[in-house]
Amino acid sequence: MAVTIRDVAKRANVSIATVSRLVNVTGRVADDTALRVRNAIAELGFRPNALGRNLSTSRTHTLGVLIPSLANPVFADAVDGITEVAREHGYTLMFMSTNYDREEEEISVGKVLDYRADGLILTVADPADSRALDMLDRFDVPYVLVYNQPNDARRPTVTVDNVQAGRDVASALIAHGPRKLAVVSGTTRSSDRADARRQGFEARIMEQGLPQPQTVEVDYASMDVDGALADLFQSTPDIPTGLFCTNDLLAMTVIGACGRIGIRVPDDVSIVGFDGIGVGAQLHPTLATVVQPSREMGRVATHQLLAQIAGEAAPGPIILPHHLRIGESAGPPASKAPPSPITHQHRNRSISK
Amino acid sequence: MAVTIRDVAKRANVSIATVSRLVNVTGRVADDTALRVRNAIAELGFRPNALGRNLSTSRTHTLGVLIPSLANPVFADAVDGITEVAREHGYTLMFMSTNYDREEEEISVGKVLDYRADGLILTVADPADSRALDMLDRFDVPYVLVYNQPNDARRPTVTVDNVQAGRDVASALIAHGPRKLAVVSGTTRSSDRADARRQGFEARIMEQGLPQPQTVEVDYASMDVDGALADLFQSTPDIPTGLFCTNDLLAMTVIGACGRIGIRVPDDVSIVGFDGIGVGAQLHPTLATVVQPSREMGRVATHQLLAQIAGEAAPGPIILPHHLRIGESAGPPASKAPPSPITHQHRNRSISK
DNA sequence: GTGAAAGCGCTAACAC
DNA sequence: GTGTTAGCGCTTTCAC
Repeated sequence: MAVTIRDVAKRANVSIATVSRLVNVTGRVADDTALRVRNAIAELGFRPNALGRNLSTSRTHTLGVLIPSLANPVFADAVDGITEVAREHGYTLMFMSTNYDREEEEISVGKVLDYRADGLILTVADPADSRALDMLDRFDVPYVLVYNQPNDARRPTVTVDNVQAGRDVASALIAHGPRKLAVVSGTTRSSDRADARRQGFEARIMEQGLPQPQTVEVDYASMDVDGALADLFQSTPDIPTGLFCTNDLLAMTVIGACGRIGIRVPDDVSIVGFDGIGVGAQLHPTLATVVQPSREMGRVATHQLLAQIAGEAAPGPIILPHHLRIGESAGPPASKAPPSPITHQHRNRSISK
Repeated sequence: MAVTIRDVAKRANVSIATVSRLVNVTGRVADDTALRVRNAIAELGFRPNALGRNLSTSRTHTLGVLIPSLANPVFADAVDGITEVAREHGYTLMFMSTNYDREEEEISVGKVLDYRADGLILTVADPADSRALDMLDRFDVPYVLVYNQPNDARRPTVTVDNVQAGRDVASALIAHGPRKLAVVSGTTRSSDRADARRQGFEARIMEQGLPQPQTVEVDYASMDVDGALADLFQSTPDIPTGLFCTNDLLAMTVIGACGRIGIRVPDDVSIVGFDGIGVGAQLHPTLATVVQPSREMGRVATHQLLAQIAGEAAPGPIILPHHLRIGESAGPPASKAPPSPITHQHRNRSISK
């Protein structure tokens, strides 16, 4: 057995209460006593058992983190931000990923409940219809959503304005020339934000009097885009000249697939992604995209979660600014495009209930 | 307060022992009793408190994961593999990253000890001199190293043959023409494997009677390569024509920096990286690299750790096969290069003590 | 089959 | 300042 507080107490000739007080700085201890206890701790190599403490205090100083997949750097970046803030505050992370599987969401949230994490930062497939979120509400566990599209003003959600960002993409694509647009989206079922982006994109296009863009869905988990591209470039009478892919990973895969079937980017088709993952800027052609402040989203979400744990009321959605990063995949700007609205930054607009 | 086993017992008119037996299938319970208990559980929404159970059994079904950074996809991929296997076996993950800081290694291992994780999968700066590893040994916590260079045959380590891989890179570079070679390495202090790769690389070069390559070190955490490149391309009389970067992220950064200072890749200099991160193949020029089976390494490490936890003896190093992936950044093959030793695969060679 | 009771390692009143 | 003691929620003998 490992060394316990009892062993330390015995060795220092004090009660376990005194040891506890010293370790947790939760009461005064005479200097000479403190010295004896410290020595005992050092000699025995005592490390307080967090299980005992957690059980006793019903606080674990553990935050759950539940994301779809680490394979997408956008989530890895957010987790990096979460890790940073959690560490600063002495919190530990319980990490889980769903691989875009809704059942896994429930299972993982179950674990968060069982292990009594103090709170959870998560991205779900669809917050409007999520048993995982229902569980959290029912068991009254604090949580903060990240990336998800806010559907309920009372739900703490750190994200960007996906609808507006979708509009921005449409504007940019149109400014670059293409008029026949299409969307390659993640399955609506597994990504509410993909859907919001698409909606904004479509709305802007309709406003411009252009025909409604065709949409094809791709499963994020498998990233099987070949069928989707076939639909777009073969069976359609109007072959699209501009493509909005609802995330960068998808855009990269699409660009690769286009290359294989002889469609040139951006000569034959302009492509814009979403997320702003770091490597996008190093691709060829460089990837045009909407940059989300992922690391910062992770940080803000963590701060917000800690505030809730500390007793503050849950805020509504917190919308962080996004911006367009125009890369070569969007093609050259059309001649009569306006001078330079190419980089477009939104103000930090925080919507509270 | 949450629902406890006591509440369930009361409601079902049984003792808490019976509830425990039913929940854990650890003893027989009469059918009708079982029914009553099950109903009580459902009605109350009871979820067994893992803290209580863990304290009582001194098993947490939690594995620690400690890596340098999630910003490098090579680690994210490994974590994905770990997550997969951990989930299959009902284990939970405690995630930590060090950002290449050795002090963080100790702090994180301390947390692993405090929380009584059943074991730990980790990558350290240098296993030959690691207080983090010492702590694990002293407290007798099972662990498996990943990516690290085995320095002690008794240490469970899942990795590739970094030295041989370094040799392979040298051979490939030479076959592609360059004769003036150099290494851009992570700081030896923060990456033992970078050092092993460099050693293999140098050894091969010396064998060929070529001059010893110059080596410049770059801090992985900051990735500040500009100074390193200046050293290489300005102050040297012999400007290198072939560069081995000890990881892909570094190689990508170097390629970017080369572009900015007017050095063309691969026309002026051939570049080979290490890791085989997925995006490498989509860069321009595509990145030549040594592919490590990261996901699989994560999986194997987890299986190995679980075996240790189950009581099996710790194995020695487990070496997984790597292979070269020649990309455009290595330049066109020299005319008199041998026909096709371009892809080079090693057999799975497991070294046991 | 089932229950009573003794822990697991710790914290937090409460007394002195 | 320090010690005693009653839990925190669970598992696990040991009787019956």
